This record gives sequence, C-alpha cells and structure tokens, in this order.
Amino acid sequence: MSNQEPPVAALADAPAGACCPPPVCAPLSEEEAGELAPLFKAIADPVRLRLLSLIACHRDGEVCVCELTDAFELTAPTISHHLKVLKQAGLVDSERRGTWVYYRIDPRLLERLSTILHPRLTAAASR
Amino acid sequence: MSNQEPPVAALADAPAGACCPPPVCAPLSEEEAGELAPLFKAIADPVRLRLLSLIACHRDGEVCVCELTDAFELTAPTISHHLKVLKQAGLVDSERRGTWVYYRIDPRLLERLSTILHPRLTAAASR
DNA sequence: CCCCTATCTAGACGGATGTCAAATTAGAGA
DNA sequence: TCTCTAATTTGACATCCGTCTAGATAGGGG
Repeated sequence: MSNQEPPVAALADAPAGACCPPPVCAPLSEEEAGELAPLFKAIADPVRLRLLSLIACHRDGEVCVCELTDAFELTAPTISHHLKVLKQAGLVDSERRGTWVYYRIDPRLLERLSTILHPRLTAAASR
Repeated sequence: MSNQEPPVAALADAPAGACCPPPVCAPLSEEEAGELAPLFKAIADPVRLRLLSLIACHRDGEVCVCELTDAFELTAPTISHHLKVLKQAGLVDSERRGTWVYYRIDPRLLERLSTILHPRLTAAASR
C-alpha cells in the first residue's frame, strides 16, 4: 500500500550485528493473534473481570454461583451468561454438587496471557 | 437473589486464623474493573494484538504506519482505526515526522495489565 | 408425586464494534 | 501554487455483545 519507503524502515531489515541492541522478538503470527484475541475478549468485560477475581481470591478456591450472583446488581441469567463465556474460553471450570454449582479458576491460560503481555509486548521498554 | 446459603459459602467469611492458607487477596472493585476492562478490550482483537507486537518487537522501537498497513490485508482506514483505539487506550503513542507517522509502545499500561493477570487472578493456583 | 429453589437456555432488543468507500487533512517537492 | 502520497475522518453497513424476560432443567425434601 506504500510505494515509497520511509527512511527509518529501511534500516529495519538490516542484518543484526553482534553489537546491536537486544535481539528483536518475533511479532505474533496471524494464527497466534487469532488464538489469543478470544481469550482477551473473554476477560475484557468489567463483570467478567470481577467474576474472575472473585473466584480467584476466594479462600476455598471455588465459589457458588449464588454467591457470585449476589455480588452484582444483575439478573441470574446474565451472570450465568458471563460464567459461560469464561468457561468456554477455558479460564474457569465448574462442578455441580447437589443443588449448587461451584466455579474455580483454571490458572493455565491466565498465566499464558500474563506472560504474553509482559516479556513480549513490553520488550520495547528495555530499549 | 438466594435465600439459602450453600454449605461451603458459610465458611468464606470466617476470620482468617494464623495457620490458614495464604491471605485471601481482595477482589477487584467495581471501579477497578471498570477501568481495566476497556484496556483489555483494546487488546482483545487479533489485528490490534498483532499491531501491538509489531510495534513492540521492532528494532527501532517505533514503526511507520505504512509498514503496519503493509502487514495486513486490510485497508489503510481500518488500520488507522485500530491504531486510534490503541492510542486512546494509552497503549501506544505516535509522532509525525514529515509525511510519515510513527507509533511506539507506551509500556506502562501493558505492565499493569500483565501484573493484574498474574499475581492476582492466578493466586488460586498456589492453593 | 408435587413443590420449591438454583441454574441454565432461548429469544428479543438496543448499543457497540470492525470493515469499507469516499472525502479530508497534511506535508514534500516540482 | 499545483500535484502526489501518507494518514485520518466520516458515514454506512453488517455483525457481535450485554442485558433482560420467560421458560426449561435439575436436584432436594415434604
């Protein structure tokens, strides 16, 4: 979409000498971005962020849906919808015990998201 | 919204004894969640994730818009729109030099997002 | 078997979001 | 000044998303 190269860009593809800054990290591929975006979308909502932190911070490691519902001024179906979004993204898991359903964090994906943000995207900070 | 308490929830508000697990972290407040969600929303898009990583991983720490536009099969206005979203969220900054406009990462918010995800939301993993 | 409560599903509705084409602004250079 | 290119803004459009009400499903206890 551009015929002419801006001056700085011309340097970008020069081979990296031994003395050159830090090794430039590889940008996210289209495929990686396509996998990560839905995960960030799942947490990119104030209700779901609070749900996630309510579950994660609970002493028992798990929380009953009724307790989560009470923490918001939203209807039960709405909370249920948000929990479903989190579950389908793989961020939480649930278990039914009798009448109640309990949700717990599945920490693996959250750790992945955290490390994606920190060393990779903030690499520019160290230059 | 629930009249009856499930058995486990009754324990949740018991005072923490000295021997009890780790100190339970405080869940995100409604206000905190309301501030964080728009930031996650800004990165919760495959195009914006790639834009962010393209900028962050660039050797110069900054990238010309024309180079970013070339990296996608999208029109220039669409890329411009996504860059505006990132900029309004405070995740990137831009500078015009002559004909070209260069974008660079503002790492402060990214670091905040990363630390929000890791120690806070994954606290459940250590229990 | 019936009723009560907890939870989820289905469907509807308004508002936000991603994309594009067309028009606009900004700078470089003849 | 005129023209060319880079980048953004505007406006339109289809789709997605968050919320609700109403109804369905599931389990516990008379």
